[in-house]
Amino acid sequence: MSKTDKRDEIINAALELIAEHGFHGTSMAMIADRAKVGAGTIYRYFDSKDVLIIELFKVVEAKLHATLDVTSESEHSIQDRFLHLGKSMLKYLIDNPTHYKYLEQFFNSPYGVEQRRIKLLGEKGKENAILRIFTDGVEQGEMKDLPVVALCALSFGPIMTMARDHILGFFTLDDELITQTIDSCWSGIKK
Amino acid sequence: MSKTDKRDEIINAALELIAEHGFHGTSMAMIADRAKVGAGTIYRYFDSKDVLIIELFKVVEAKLHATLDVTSESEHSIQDRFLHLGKSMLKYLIDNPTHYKYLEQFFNSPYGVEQRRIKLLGEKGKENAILRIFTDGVEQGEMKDLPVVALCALSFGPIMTMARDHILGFFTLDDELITQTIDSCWSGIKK
DNA sequence: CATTTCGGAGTGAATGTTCATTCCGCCAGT
DNA sequence: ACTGGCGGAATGAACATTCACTCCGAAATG
Repeated sequence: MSKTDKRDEIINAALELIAEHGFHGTSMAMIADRAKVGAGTIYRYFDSKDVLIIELFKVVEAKLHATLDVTSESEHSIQDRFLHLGKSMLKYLIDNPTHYKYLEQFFNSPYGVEQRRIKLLGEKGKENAILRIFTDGVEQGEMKDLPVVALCALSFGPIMTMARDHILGFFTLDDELITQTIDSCWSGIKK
Repeated sequence: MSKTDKRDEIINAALELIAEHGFHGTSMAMIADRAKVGAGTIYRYFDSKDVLIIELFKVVEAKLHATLDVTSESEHSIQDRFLHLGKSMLKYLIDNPTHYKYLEQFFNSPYGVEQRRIKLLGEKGKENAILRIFTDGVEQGEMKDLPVVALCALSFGPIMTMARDHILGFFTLDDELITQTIDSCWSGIKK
């Protein structure tokens, strides 16, 4: 087993367990067991449980961003860009329930709130392609004239809730229902 | 201090602490301290931490239901009933941030998922005035023809997200923004 | 090529801390 | 003086983290 294999085993084990039992419901011993490594081994790769938790978020975020293809500005209408983003995000979440549940845990924790604040209020000079859709949408008068953060909340809120209820088995999100969901989100924010 | 006073102190202390630190981040000792009560005293009123957590949910739920006046069926249009419900719910949540945060914690926990399943799939013969708005809405052709559970997710999702972001200070939900939020929810589910 | 030395990855029992829960002595009200 | 509610030290379990050790492959030595 190569070095990265072991790290990956730990990451996957931690992701599954935290998705199921939450941060505090998951002990390092449980993670070590499922990853089939010694308890001490985890600390060769991650300085502490906190570091591991934040590292897991980065892994999930990277995978999500890699999957989301945010259609480039010039070629499509705001509406198309939004629908495309929403659908690919919702599909990703229901295809990766473990990741969805991890994100849910994370964003409702002190770690996550800080991350959200940074992401949303966009501290970095880094361009955020997702936020851009909303700023463009407002500028071009295609979306309601609300704070961008509010538009995010209004559109991602239902996406997250629908993903959750699908994962919990309250209903099944087939292709048609996915389309209807994202259309509904668009109706909620379009001018 | 009367008997119920002490119980109330414990409930309030637990609510505040759990809202801030989560279930597992809140120890019984912390609750006892904030309630200005001995650690053992909590166990005179609640058999265990689990029982306390569930009891807290019942308290919050009761207060929320008491505040929500679900306008009676015959006198108003579906749209009015929905707007009324949405606004009073959102107002309640931002007026009681502690309760909002508690509910968020609770619903994302194993306890809460079970509760939601029962509430949503309506096991009890008990009439659920909230669900009724949606079943009526679909029947009368005023809402999209989706599963009632999906309509709930689509409309409460953004309400919860908006409440959260307001409480986190990402923006301020004034009366106008509240109205716009609920209007937006309605646009998302109306036919 | 054979043998020894070395270093770092991996381990899991040991450690010290924190937690939920218990239990016993105290005291206020009768 | 009796009693039931109360406080908080005591208890044992569970936890995150550490550390002395093993193991193995590779480099150094002959």
